[in-house]
Amino acid sequence: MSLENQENAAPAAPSDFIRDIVAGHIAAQKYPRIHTRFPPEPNGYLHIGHAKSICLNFGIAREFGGVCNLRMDDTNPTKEDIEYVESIQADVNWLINGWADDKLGLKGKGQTPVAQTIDGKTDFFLAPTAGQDGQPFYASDYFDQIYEFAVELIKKGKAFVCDLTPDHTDEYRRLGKASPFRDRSVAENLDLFTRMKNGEFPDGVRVLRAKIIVDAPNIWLRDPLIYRIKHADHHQTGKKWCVYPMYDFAHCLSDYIEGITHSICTLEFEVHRPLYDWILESLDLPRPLPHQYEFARLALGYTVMSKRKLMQLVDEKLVTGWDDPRMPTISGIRRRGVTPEALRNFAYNIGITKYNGITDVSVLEFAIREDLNKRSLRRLAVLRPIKVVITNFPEGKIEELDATNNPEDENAGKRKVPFSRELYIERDDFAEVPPPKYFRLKPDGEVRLKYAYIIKCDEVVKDASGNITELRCTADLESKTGGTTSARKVKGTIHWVSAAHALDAEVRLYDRLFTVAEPDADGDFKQHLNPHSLEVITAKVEPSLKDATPAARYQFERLAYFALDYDSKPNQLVFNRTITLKDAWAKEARKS
RNA sequence: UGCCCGAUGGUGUAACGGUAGCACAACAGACUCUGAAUCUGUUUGUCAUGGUUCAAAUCCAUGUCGGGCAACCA
Repeated sequence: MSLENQENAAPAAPSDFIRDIVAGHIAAQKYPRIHTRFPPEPNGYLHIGHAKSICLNFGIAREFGGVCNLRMDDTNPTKEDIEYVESIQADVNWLINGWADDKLGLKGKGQTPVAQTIDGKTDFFLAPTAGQDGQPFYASDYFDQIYEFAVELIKKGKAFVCDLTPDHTDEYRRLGKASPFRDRSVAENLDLFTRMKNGEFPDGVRVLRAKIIVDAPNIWLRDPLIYRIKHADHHQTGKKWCVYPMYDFAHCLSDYIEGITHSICTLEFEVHRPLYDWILESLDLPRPLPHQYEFARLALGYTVMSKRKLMQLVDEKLVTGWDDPRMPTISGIRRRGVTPEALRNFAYNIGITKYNGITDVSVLEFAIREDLNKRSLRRLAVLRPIKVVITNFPEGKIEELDATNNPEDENAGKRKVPFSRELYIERDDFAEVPPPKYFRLKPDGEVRLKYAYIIKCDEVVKDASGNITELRCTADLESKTGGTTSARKVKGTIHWVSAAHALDAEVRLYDRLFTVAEPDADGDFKQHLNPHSLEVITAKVEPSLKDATPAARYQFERLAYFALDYDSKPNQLVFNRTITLKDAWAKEARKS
């Protein structure tokens, strides 16, 4: 490959408004190191929208010589679970492996923030360590420090314990009225907050609130809640706490503790940014403060993205689980057979903006096909078989024909495919009454059997009810690759398998989960579920597929891309259809 | 309703006061032992109205439309 070609082949470095900001900070040497983070709440499985965020945060770390921490944002024990923690780790690792895994910031086993004094101020810091036993960061690792920061805020007269009921709190905030408890003394606040921590009060009777501006135009500045009482076991900290910090309080401080420079989140947090800044600024912290930047979350056509809705699909058994190949979850997409490279290319292609649009699924599908076309091993498989007998081919004779594994990759080599007198071809590849421009097999018509002979259909055999049971054909025995008539032009080439040699395989044909582009546009997304989103069939596949591996990707020629499912067993193959090949004929056929 | 944010072909994005470009999709054709891939070509766009300027997608004003927030969720 020439140098010029290499340059052309190298994908342009992504550019967007956030990377522009980071690049500006690099140029100005604002930070010694760029540090981002990916902070999911472990209350569900990661989906393709998270993939966009992962690619952004790790991509920035990658492009600017930084680090990206994986952090569980686990401040609400009643909604979170260890199952989600584990799936999140697996999904992130899968997506960044070989690409940005060396940028993944983890913490050493059992590590907690280090208390230090800088300029006479107490400070907490936890640096990432790239170690073998590295594990994710957890906001819950900082509960002690976050509690200390809350006490500090009280001492500064910037937070107070409020006894208003939830309803009254809402009402006062809506009206911009000060809580009657707003002017409690520091001593009383300290005492009450300590007793909250000690579990002296039941859930909901008191909260800690930041004292900011009771009638600020931005609701999030109207003395927002920063701590609530929850007598709940936490998946990481167990029974240690009965007060938990709210997102706004925990998040900015977690960012600070980890030395995050760029805290990137989605648009709905834009109005929280003044609070993010207020908390950090109010604490008089000695190190540089992180800053929050927001971008538009991903919306994709023909699917739903909210964790609530995805959980509904799982809970109501509308899909088989979080990793059902029809789900837009990372685990579902992975199980379907999509590679991390394809997902990353997709994320790159859609860009980063503040505009809330709906990305067409065709953009995802293109990324998947582009990737699979380059890497997949070609195989012959017949999904809906119809028997073909080559009447001039000797009974019992078996020929081993050469077949190309991947025309896009010479190194993939060749394999042998057995050919014999009785074959299966695709039912769709024969038409007794062919539509216009049909150039597959038809009565008295010729077609090329891929890698084998040109055959002609002489006779259509039917059963009593008129169903076609068999096609009797003759082959041009000189037309095989290398043969004297091999160069003969026949318009159609079709795939086939030898009946005696073919293996049965379960094939799961997946289609989009919803029938409309915007399933949740009218409120009831479930009424738009696609009843044909999964069809399970038994296909006839070429014998070499008995050695199929989960890591490989296959293209069943002229049909679609497939990947081995984890339900597959040595003598019981199960393939998932990742995505069909583009089908220009389907379009043509629709016209007439 | 209040506050915040946004608006460029069908869709997603670029252009950072100076030729509106890219990708997907669509359409037409070439090639083809995959109706795939590849290649060639085509169609379609700056929300509106004013203003600033030699020059506006870009700056300003107003309006319109869309999204978000107003949880003891994140």
